[in-house]
Amino acid sequence: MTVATSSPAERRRNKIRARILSAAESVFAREGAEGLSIRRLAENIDYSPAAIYKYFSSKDELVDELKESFFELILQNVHLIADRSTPFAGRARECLATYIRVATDKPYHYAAAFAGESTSSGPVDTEPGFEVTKKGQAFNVLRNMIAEGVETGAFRSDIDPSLAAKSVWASMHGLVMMIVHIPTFPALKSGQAAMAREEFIEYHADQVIRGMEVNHG
Amino acid sequence: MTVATSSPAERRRNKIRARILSAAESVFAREGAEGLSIRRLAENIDYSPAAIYKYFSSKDELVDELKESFFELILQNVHLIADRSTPFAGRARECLATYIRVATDKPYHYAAAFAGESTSSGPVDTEPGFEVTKKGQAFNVLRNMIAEGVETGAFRSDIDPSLAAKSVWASMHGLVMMIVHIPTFPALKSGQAAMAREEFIEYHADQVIRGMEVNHG
DNA sequence: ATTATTAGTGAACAGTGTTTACTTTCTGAA
DNA sequence: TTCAGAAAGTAAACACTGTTCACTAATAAT
Repeated sequence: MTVATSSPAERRRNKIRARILSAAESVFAREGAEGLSIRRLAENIDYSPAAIYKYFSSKDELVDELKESFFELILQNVHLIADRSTPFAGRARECLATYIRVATDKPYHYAAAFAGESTSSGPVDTEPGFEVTKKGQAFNVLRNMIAEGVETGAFRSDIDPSLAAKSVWASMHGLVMMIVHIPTFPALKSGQAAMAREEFIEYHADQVIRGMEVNHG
Repeated sequence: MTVATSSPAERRRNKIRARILSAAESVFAREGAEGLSIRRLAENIDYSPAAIYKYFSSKDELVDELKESFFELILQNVHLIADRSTPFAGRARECLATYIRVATDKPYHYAAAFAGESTSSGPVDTEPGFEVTKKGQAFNVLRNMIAEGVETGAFRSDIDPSLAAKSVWASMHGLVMMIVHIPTFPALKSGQAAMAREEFIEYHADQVIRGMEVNHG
């Protein structure tokens, strides 16, 4: 095969495709999937609505690309923390907190990345595609980190990393969704405690990790 | 004021209103908010689409009622467990597990109950409406239970119930959303462990509670 | 019995994603 | 360079959506 298949036509095509995605990205970040209409998008890039269908077979497919590249952003950020050779305690917590921070930074992206799962192609369970998914990779980072914690004796020895990773992931996912859906979340009325978001993210990550730590009372 | 204001006309009106809600409920439970169209609904109950607007000012308002009465169902079930005078350990876990079980029983309801929050009336933060909300009441049950745990010495004494309740709620919310969005959730490919949903719910609730327990090593 | 209120409707408005038939533009080979 | 064929781009329509408006029919109140 040829080294780099890129005819001038093909490059121009990719450029326009990228321009569509870029325009879609900025609208989607601000207003989500419902605010992003094909007609509005077409107007933004000075094309007819039908033209977009020469580059994307459906709106869903277009949005899917936005979601995937967003989860790559999460993955990159988490990787940055996970790979750093710093003390395990603290690193683990920062890893979880980073996931939440980056995720809540683009609420619509994160919510959409999970919302369209059940109907569209499900990258879960035994389907072989999962580990290739950015989401799947992020999960693996988490599982490996927990495994490290068990091996080094920071976490209880009876913990199954694959199982615990799912539980921890769910807990992280929960806080993200709370913040996404209820923008003022950490500050519920409930009595005295109204904590800043940043602080609360750390608090939550801490509590989740404590659930795995060995009892050193 | 009169004791019970119910003219025959008014009763007939409420009956039709209930019939609309009932028809909406069954469609919504199966297909969610997007599957529930005013036209379809109108056809189901043999009215014109416009007629529905004599009973509900918008589709959102109609769906809001479905969501609220659903969260009342959750609240009732959780109350049933929380009030029972059984040993605290176990009761706390069952309380969390029940929330997840009932919530995942009607995935569309639960997801919608949180999805529409940011734009519509926000029952959060210092807004005084929150504690009247079913959601707010459910939160209070959780907070009180944690407070009980701290008082009885089951949980660490440095735990602020209001704060911890938010963290725990987020963790519960997370697993529900995971199951809702990824129907096969607990069983990801990831190595050996593929646990049944029921088992995993208990496992998760357990891990979350462990994060609050006092170290008795 | 007459008036006023409410229940109910058909048709339209302004949107949406998508498809189809059509024209224009560009590319690759004779 | 010419010419067939593919690709890019479009206007118009289809089948939906939630919602509103002017209107009629039925009911309740005076």
